[in-house]
Amino acid sequence: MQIDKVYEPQRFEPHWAEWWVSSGIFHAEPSKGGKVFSLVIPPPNVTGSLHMGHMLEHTEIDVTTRWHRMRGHNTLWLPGTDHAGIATQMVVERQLAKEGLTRHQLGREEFEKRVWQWKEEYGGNIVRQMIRTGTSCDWSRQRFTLDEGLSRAVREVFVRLYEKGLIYRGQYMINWCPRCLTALSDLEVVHEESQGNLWHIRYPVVGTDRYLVVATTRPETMLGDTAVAINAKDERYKDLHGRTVRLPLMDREIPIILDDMADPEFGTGVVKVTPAHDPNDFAAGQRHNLPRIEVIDKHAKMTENAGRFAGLDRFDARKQVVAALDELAVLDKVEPYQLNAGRCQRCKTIVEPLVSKQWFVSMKPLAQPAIEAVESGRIRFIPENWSKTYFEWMYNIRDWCISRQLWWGHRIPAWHCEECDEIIVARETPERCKCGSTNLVQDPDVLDTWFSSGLWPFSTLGWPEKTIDLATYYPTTLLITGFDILFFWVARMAMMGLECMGEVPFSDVYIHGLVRDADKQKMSKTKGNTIDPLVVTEQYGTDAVRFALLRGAAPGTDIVVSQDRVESARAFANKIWNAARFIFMNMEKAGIEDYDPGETDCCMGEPHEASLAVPLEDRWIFAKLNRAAENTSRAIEAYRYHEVADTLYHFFWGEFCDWYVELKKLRIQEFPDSKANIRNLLKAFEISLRLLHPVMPFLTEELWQRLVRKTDRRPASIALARFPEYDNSAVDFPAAHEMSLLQDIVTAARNLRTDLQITDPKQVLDGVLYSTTAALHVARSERNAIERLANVKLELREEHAPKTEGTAIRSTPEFDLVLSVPVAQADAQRKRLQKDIEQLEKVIANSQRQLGDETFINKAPAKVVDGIRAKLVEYESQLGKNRSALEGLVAQ
RNA sequence: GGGCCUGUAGCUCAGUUGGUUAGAGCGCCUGCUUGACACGCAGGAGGUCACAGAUUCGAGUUCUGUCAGGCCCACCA
Repeated sequence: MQIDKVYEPQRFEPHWAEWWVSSGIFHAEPSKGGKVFSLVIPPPNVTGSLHMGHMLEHTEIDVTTRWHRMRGHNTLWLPGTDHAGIATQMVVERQLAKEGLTRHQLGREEFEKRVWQWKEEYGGNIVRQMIRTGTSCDWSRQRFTLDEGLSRAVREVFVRLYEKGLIYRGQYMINWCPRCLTALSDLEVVHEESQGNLWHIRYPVVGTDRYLVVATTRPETMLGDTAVAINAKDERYKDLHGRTVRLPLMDREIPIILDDMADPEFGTGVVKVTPAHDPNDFAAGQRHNLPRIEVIDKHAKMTENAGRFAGLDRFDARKQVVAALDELAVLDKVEPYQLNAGRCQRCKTIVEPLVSKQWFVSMKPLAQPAIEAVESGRIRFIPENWSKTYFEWMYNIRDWCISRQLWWGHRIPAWHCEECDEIIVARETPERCKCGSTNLVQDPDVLDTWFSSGLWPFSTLGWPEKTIDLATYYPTTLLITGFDILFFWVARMAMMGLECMGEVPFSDVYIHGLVRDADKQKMSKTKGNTIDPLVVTEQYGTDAVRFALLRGAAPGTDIVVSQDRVESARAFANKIWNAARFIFMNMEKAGIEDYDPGETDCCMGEPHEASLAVPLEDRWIFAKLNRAAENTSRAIEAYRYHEVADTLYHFFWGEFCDWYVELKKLRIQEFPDSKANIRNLLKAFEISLRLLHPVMPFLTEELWQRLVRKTDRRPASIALARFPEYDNSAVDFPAAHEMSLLQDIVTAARNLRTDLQITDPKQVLDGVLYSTTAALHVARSERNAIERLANVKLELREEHAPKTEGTAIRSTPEFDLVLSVPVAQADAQRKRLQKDIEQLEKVIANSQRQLGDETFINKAPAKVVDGIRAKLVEYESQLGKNRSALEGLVAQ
């Protein structure tokens, strides 16, 4: 049995990554029965490549999924990708542009072909990256939001909602991106503050010599004004009601209306009304039946209605309108103003509110059940406070504009009759209209990409067919995702799931944090501070990257990744690797080929049952394994991934390597022929590998495959082996106690050596251990181990240390350790004692103060009071010992 | 304008229901090429838990306020 001297994950990770897929070990089988754990991946965009956010998300999902699988649950992690409407269309358009082509030149059909081509060629990129990073998905069930089955689900939902009256079509004001040339939903508009102006313009009141001053941030829209509004309660303008104003530049007479939209407190209290270009004004226009004059078109250019400004870009028009107003001397004043412009999420172009005929989903009826699902706890957010954000959005929900003027996406299943204007919404292409005409044209628009994403948890499982998958794996158990798509995706899945399936799509929603760089900056391509997970994976290994991410992944906090964190995680992986090397080396020496776990592969209690015949370190490590298994499981269940990482790190490094392996070395020297000794070591290591597997899948698979004998009983992969479970019978308190005494004695001796400035670790010191407690028995039975670990030669005495005895003393409640040294290092020792004494005096004073407090004694639970009493006795005894030692030193 | 989160060691963060000398990783200091590992071993220094009050026998932990950051939502021209 040989393994490479250096931990080089690059040498084995790709192999296991491929094998995990080709062997099909992650394939879910509905007929397996038993407890189900199912989860759908938040489908990454096909255009995407894996970034740290994905890596974190996938790692958290993978840890949880592997853990469930190892516990024997019927486990499904369903993977797939999203067609990502605008994003993908943009990518392909850019590619076309390089060839000097536009999509319009190509035509719709050709263009769609090109996008599919692109998808076949490059769309698999992110999937390959996921496979390389070891995500344990069931790749046989991989889905794409635009594939046949999902498209059918989309049509089905659309038709059903339409028939229920929850989808409607109409002329409303929507967000329009003049670059993408499509409508956008409110969520796809991001608001950014920028510095602008507030222009005050005088509108002369017809038939008087007065004028009204309106304030606007967008003077170019005044060309489309069809009224000015004042508040009925505003005394200043009361008498003007019923009159009209003359619109400058356009020379149009428009009415003065009364409306609450005008706030007497704000500006001049007069608002210009442009029903065609502002959402507020649109509503006011409807209230007052005002005409809508469109002065800006879909390209954000001024229309013919803009008179002499026609053809200008909206921003040029703004400048020219202002100049013209200035010339007319109707510009009252200009003041700087902070404005909040909406921009297209994808291309950052300032969106233009336009009136347009679009398809909408009526959201209020869908929101209600989704609200109740969270209120009743059928859906649970972790961390919990995300439910507040969810509620806030749900309560104020507005209808969803779902039609997009794009070519890449789910074509809206509606056909327009060219003869009679009838609209036919149908699952399959209709042949003829009610009127008998066969002249039917399908609606050219496609659906918002999030429409199909909203169906993901059931569409991927075969809905609307009644499949076994659907029956088995819906509702899914858990969703792990980022807060940035809480509304886009999570909320809509909740609504669609409840509407179409009558049941929540998932019961737990774990919202992970944001990945940040070493300077706590959000990672973004534009900032150039991204760390490519594939690059660090190649450099340090997937396991190290996973571990580094998990260590910082406390719920509700952001996750910082940096080179040194990954390095530290790699050091841990390396530690495991080297422990394996030690173990393999000893197997070889003992002539043991491999490890045969025997009948049971998850038994933790066996070595303990053999009781005192079993070496202390074995009894202890199985007890510790037991505890680590318990803590790991509990942390995974609670999505406390940082605790998972921490538990494993401290168990394996601090307990397994630092103490267990060190003691085993001595034991092997002592009993070179004992195979039982090695077997316990192997057993403990094998269990540790299983414990580590969900977090560090590659490394553990590599070692486990080499270590564990291939038998009929043995699963093909460690991923299918049992996760170590907490075993009550393996709780070994005596072993834990004895071991901690051993550790205390060794540590005391090491501390003393440092105090005494014994720099040569090989120098053996003589010493005496005084104890009247269990420490003496441990020292007796484990004398060799203690002496070797601390490099001392001990005499054991069952008595308290005499006051006069030596100066190099370390005292604990259990024992006093005195080392004799040729040359006394009085200074260092004195400093140490003084520091200890100070510290003890402080805690003693504190304990005494508490115990002297009548109310404390009466009110605090007896357990706490007794605890402090007991501690006080210990402190005082230690203080006494330290003081006499210090006196001894001074006397010297 | 509304809502949410954060402030603990030089840095990045843990700290479950208030209870017994506040922890980790990285960095720093000292000493060690110890037959698994220098990606290592053994020791060590470093904190009035942002500030001010309140509740309590007892507060890093609960409440209020202040200050400082960050995020989300919103049609005030």
